Amino acid sequence: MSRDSLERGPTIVDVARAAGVSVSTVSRVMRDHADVKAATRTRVRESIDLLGYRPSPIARALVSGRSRLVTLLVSDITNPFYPQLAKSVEQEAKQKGYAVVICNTEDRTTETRRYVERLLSQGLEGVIHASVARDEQVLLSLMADERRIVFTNRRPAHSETSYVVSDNEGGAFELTRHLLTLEHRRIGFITGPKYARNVAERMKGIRQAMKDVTDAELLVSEGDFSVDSGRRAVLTWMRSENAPTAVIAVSDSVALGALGALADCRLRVPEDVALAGFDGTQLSASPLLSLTTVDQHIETLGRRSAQILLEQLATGGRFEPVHEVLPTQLLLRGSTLGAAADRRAFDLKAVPV
Amino acid sequence: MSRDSLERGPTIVDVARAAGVSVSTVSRVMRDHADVKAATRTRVRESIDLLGYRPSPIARALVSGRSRLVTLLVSDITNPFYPQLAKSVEQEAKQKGYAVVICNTEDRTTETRRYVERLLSQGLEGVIHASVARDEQVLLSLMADERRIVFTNRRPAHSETSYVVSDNEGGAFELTRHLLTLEHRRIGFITGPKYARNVAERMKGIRQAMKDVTDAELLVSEGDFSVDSGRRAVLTWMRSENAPTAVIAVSDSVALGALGALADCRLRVPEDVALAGFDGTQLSASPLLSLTTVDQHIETLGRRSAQILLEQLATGGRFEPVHEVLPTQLLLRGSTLGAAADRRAFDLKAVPV
DNA sequence: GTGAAAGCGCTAACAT
DNA sequence: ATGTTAGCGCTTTCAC
Repeated sequence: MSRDSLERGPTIVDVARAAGVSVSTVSRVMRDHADVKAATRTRVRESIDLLGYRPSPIARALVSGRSRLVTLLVSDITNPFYPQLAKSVEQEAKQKGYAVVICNTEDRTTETRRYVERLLSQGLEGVIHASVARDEQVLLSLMADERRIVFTNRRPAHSETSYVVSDNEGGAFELTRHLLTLEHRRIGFITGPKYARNVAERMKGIRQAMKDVTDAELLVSEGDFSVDSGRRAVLTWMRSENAPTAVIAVSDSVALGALGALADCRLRVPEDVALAGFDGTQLSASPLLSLTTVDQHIETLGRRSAQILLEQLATGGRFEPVHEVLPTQLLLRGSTLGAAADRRAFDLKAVPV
Repeated sequence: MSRDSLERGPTIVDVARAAGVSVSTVSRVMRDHADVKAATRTRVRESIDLLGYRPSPIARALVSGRSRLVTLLVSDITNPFYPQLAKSVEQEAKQKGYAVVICNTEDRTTETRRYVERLLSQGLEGVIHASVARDEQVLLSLMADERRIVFTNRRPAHSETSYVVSDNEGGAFELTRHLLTLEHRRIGFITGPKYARNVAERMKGIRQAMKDVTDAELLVSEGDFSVDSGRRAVLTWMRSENAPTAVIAVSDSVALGALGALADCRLRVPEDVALAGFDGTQLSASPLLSLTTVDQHIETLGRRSAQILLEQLATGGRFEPVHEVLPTQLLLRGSTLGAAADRRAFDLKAVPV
């Protein structure tokens, strides 16, 4: 290694010498700690500025066990939902002096274990898990302390750990009501795998809405959150005898696959089949999709989970897990309302030339 | 902080004691260093396994200046190109024991500076910059050593630093030839900002292809890589007198915006206007877009840049920057070829039910 | 071939 | 209010 090129700047000792005080005094000033005479403080501050001293987080980490490193666990960063989430998590963390390492778990417990173990030995302080699956226990035991974990997007199944999630059930309920209002009676739901609790919650909301309508029928196709699972579900349904007239995809990303398949089948949306997604990603807003969806306020989800984690990390004393369920918002667009809605959206967003 | 819960495992001292040797010997064994008698080595190894000893990267970092941390700088993680890139970078790095911190620069030099400074004080070893803009010099001087940097996607303008990029010019040339072959004579190009060198290269390829065709005309609309810039460009053109019959977007993401605007204008693609993107993202493959594009082999770009950086980090001695220009591949799809191509794509990908 | 000892840059008792 | 000192867990001369 080019050791030489690693710019080792001035150390705390240099500052102490320059200010004519001891290192502990400098250390105290650095952390706004205890009582330091105003005059001394000023003198130290001057030396710090003069030398351009910046404390070494590595040395700090060694002695304090703190690294200012947190990780964001997601099942698949190429699903548009996660980059949006990651961006807001990162913004919040950056502001508080933390760096965020993003990891793809692919919903595999071994990946979670491997990654967290490695980062832990690098001094990882906390984790935001946006895709908890069967790795919940592993993560809990690796991190040892509940306050070092926040779940988001998917609610944990077995612990009282903090979480910030959307009101999946309410959002799905509202969406389904919307479809029922439009006279749809055979509704298809393309789910994700069962270990994702948000899927179950959305399913519950859908059933809840449908149970009031006696002649309503629910078709379920189990997918895996992939774009292609949306595609496959639609193709299978459309070949069958009683295809649904409306389809709810478990995510916007899955809806994209479904929409593609409908296009391939030469079916018009929403005239032949209505379609709705879930998430409220930027993608769903494209006039090309004009996708009715349930907005999760992804940025809020990300920001809040980062805030909560960093607070928990900073706070000693009794620990009370935070459980937040944020309201969703139904976004009505052309994929269920048709051209009228499309036009409206277009007119409103009159283009600034 | 809950100091107690930080599982401080066995240290090198424990291992030394258990094996009845000194810490230096254990250290040597850990790094397969120098000469250690086979018997001793075995004994030490046994103690290591027995105690489940794992060296502390933090302590290592303190003494050696190494952190096993690299960063990937991107302009905007919500542009689908970057998550795909990030994923492959991360996979490669993970395998080699490195963690990747992803940062959004938003093409702002101040962001690059702030982030890299912070990470540097955390022991950052290297950076892959996928969106170099006006921050090239800043980055170079911050990192101090060229071997700690690899550029990808956009080629650096002022330095001999290593890079892995696509043959932007060749890809754009080939794409434009394709459009010319289809008898398009008025072609619009939605660019990105001028500081991105890949934009200039693509422009060059386009001009190169058009200069052989006397009656061909190029319209340029300067965008900013945002989806909305694609939208705005199309709307402006379509209101004008001589709208292009074919549009090339600087990225798939921009093409998405353009496609949306075309839909809003009730223009059929490709019958009224042909459209092509650049990147070869997963998005472009959706039957909904069926977007003709130039495949950059994003995964290769990511993997190679990680490989090169980690090699450079590991190698001492003379340093020879690596410059790789990877070939692109023209992906012909419905957005330029029409329904025929659509159908074909569909038939080929017969769905496994 | 192996060990002793001196740090890396900082924090946190414990003194004064 | 400030200084002294002992480490944090490891690497790395320099002896033996």
